[in-house]
Amino acid sequence: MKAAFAGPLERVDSCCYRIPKSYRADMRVDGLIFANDALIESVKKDQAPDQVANVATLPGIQGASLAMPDIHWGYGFCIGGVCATDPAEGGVISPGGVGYDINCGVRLVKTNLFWDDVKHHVRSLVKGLFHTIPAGAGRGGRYKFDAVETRRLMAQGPRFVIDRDLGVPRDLTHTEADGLIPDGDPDQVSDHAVKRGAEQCGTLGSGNHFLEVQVVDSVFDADVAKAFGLELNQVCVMIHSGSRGLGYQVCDDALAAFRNCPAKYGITLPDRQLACAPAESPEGKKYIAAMRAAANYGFTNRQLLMQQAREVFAAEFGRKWEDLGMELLYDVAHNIAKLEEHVVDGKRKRVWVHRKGATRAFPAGHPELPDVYRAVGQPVIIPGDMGRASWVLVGAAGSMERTFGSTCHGAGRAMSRTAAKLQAAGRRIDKELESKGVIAMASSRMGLAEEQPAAYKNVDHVVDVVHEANLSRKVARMRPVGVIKG
DNA sequence: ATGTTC
Repeated sequence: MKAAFAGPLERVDSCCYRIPKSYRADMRVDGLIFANDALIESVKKDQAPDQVANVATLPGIQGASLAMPDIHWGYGFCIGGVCATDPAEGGVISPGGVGYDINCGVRLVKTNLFWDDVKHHVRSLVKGLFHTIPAGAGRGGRYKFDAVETRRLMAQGPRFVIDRDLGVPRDLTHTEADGLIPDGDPDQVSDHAVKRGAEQCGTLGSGNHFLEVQVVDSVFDADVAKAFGLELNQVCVMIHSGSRGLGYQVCDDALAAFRNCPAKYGITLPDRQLACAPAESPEGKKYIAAMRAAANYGFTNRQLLMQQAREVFAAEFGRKWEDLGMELLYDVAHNIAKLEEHVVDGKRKRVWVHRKGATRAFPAGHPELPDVYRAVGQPVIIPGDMGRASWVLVGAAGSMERTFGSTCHGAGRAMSRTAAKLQAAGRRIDKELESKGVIAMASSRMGLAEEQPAAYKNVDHVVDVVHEANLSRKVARMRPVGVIKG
């Protein structure tokens, strides 16, 4: 067990705590952790708050070093962290602030089916999904691309596969950034990374990645739910995956390339894992170009996962996926750094917003939102755990005022993987889930143990905080009925 | 998260 946080946590309001910059001489800004009085107790138990303070020392950081209520310890930066840096003030870019899984994210696919239509098909659907969609570490899939095609895929994003009839053009407008982060450069991605990615597009991966069949079990905002096309008892498919070995390798390559940057650019770091370079330095620019290309691979991976799920549903119900209403609600990235315009201390600035386990949550009216959602706000997709719930929220105005347009990304771990495995010894997690009405298939028993519901905080409590803080508002709660995992 | 310690 890691040591508990020993520094000050001042209560700002009912859903926010502050680590004042006076805590340490090297902090340039405050740390702010969004949590209520109950959640902050679990937050204090590990060193994630120390990581929030560490991030507050980075050159060019703006506003505050931020953390969402699903905060937990990660590589250098905590997971659930948000940090914005101004390149005009020597602001840095840091691979640890994005995460190893570049453009890990989640998409929600709607259907026109209801629970009564699906309840006798769940076991068959889960089997079909499990045998169609490759899952597990290192697994390749049915879509194989050579190096040239993989680089083209990174330059074009999901459009590359949609042009090959693996989806439809309207999938793009329902993906963050229209499924294409501009100015990605596949030539900045190493041959090694490309090779790892060439066979893995359209595969789920392992760890917390999943594909779930879910049912809308509560609607909290009827108007927004209607605008999103969601209603009570409707069946949806949620997909959580990232950029697989390709993104991992891009991160690893960048960490190696950044090793001497702190000395070269005169940056003092409290933790070597915060390796970073000025965003406008040659090293910074190279990572940004490669990270953007890897992000486009991540969107494409989820596009191919969705397409396979559409095929499985079509086969199960003997109807085309279009006739089953399998439309994409939205796809969001929760591990990424993006250049965005924000108002800081009354001044409009272009800043590098690092979201590591945090979701963009732009409110109604934001110019970057697609036409379909500009009047209502961005759909925010929040995966929970495989036994309890996941959520659809909508971006709210408070995010622009307090968190650089960001909200939480999930439930957040409450138990280490090791602790979860110990807890699961002698138990059958799949049987326990089945007794609660969830059919789960996983390629690894151990994986299922590490991901058991009790390993996570209750996502409802996390969502309560971001709702109350007005970072994003509750729209609908989904309960899982079928799960496939790596 | 990850060819889960190239």
